[in-house]
Order: sequence, then C-alpha cells, then structure tokens
Amino acid sequence: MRSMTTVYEALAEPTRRRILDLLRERPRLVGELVEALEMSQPGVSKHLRVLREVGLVSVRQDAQRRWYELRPEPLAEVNTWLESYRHLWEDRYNRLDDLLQELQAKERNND
Amino acid sequence: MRSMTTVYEALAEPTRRRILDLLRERPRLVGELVEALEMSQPGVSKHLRVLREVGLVSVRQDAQRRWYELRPEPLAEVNTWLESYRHLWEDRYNRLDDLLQELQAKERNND
DNA sequence: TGGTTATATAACTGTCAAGGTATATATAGA
DNA sequence: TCTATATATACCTTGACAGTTATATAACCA
Repeated sequence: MRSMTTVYEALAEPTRRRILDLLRERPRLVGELVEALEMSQPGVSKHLRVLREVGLVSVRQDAQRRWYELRPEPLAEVNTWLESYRHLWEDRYNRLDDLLQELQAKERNND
Repeated sequence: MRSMTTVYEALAEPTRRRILDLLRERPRLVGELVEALEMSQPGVSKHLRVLREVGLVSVRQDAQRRWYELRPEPLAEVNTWLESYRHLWEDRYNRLDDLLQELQAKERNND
C-alpha cells in the first residue's frame, strides 16, 4: 500500500470525479454509488479509499452501512494553484471580447 | 498512440505542473526545461507532448529550437468543475469565521 | 445461533504511463 | 558537405492502477 496520493491524482480518475459530483448533492451509501456508477462494489470501495486518503470524503458508520460525505476542503489547494493562472485565460477572453466589440462597432459604422 | 488524455490527467503529474509553472513566467526552450527539471531530455519532451495534446502548451519553431508557450484556456474547464464546489469549502471557512467573530465579541464583553 | 446484508480487503490480471537509453530528424554553421 | 546542436521518436523496463472475483469482517435479524 503506497498511498502518497495527491488531490490532483485523485481527481484524474473520471469515476472519482463522478463520485464527488454525486456526493455534492448529499451523502451516499456505498451501495447507492455502486448502483449509480454501474460498477462492482469493490471497485467503488477502492475509489472511495483513495478519496478518503486525500481527505475528499469522510465516512460515518451506521450499523453495517457507511455514509460517505464530501469534504471539499482539499479542493482549495487545487483552486489556489489554478488561481495564479486564472487571469491568464480571463485576459484572453477579455481580449477576444474587446475584438468582438470593435468588430461590432465597425459593423455599425458600415450601416 | 492512444492519446485520449484529459486535462485532469495532464495535471495529475507533478513534473507537468512544474512545467506549467515555469511556462507561466515566460516561454521556454526544451533545453531550459530539461535543465530546470533535472530530467532527461526525452522525458521532458514526452511530458510536453501530453501537454500539447490537451492544449495546455503551444510550440513555436525557431531553427532547431522550439519555444514552448503556455495556453491556459483548458484550465478553464477545471475551473468550471471546481466552481460548483467552491461555495462548499468557502461556506466552511465562513462558518469558522463567524465562530471566530462570535468568540471575539464575547471576549470584548468579558473585558 | 445461523443466515442475510453491507462493505472492505486480498489476490490476480491487463493496461498504461513514466522513466531511461539509443537513434532519427532537421537545422545551423564551418 | 561535414559536424554540432536541438528536439522528437522508438523501444524497453518497471511499477502503479483500475478493474475483476473471491473472501473476510461485522452488524442486523429471525
């Protein structure tokens, strides 16, 4: 068991992103996730383990059942990393927007 | 060559995130990246290929050299995904903040 | 207690990615 | 033209991972 997983690796797997999306609505039992994801129960349990390891979900036991709940905090790290890039792509959109405005202005002049 | 890589997978690799961080400052030659990353040239070239495939970098040829440049646009997809989670972790911080305010208020009353 | 339900873990398999070395490609420069 | 430089690609090895089936664990219920 190596387990030096990062949030980024956890998010790389599409099924795990789907699990998070499902947990965003409400906590779920493993069985519910198995059904929603159309995947073997051990497969789902393994993904949940990864998500637990990076702190993206927590578990609450209830008899034989386990409620998995979203813990969004680790996403803040990704957000911070993205933060320093945000202005870059936003600037491009802005420039594109400027260009568009300009073209529309010309269009109006030609009428 | 399979190459149905997603931007999430591209970001999962720490070396690739470092490459993006380096390109955030300015465009770079492959050789510069090799030096900065202390990694074999083919290794770096392979990471650059993945980044190219998902559109996170573009190349400009200049004689035998290739200038790699950051294309931040694909990060917008990740940002959009994160967006629907943002209020969740921010709410928690806010609750923490509320609690703090409350404690400070009590503190003041005790003086 | 014995059976059923819910989930985790073990063991196995196939695929894929990351790293390396060796080599191909292409351009610059002597 | 020959050599050096810069980068990409081919090929190989290794390890990790996602998925599976089989089994362990543990709690509930009859």
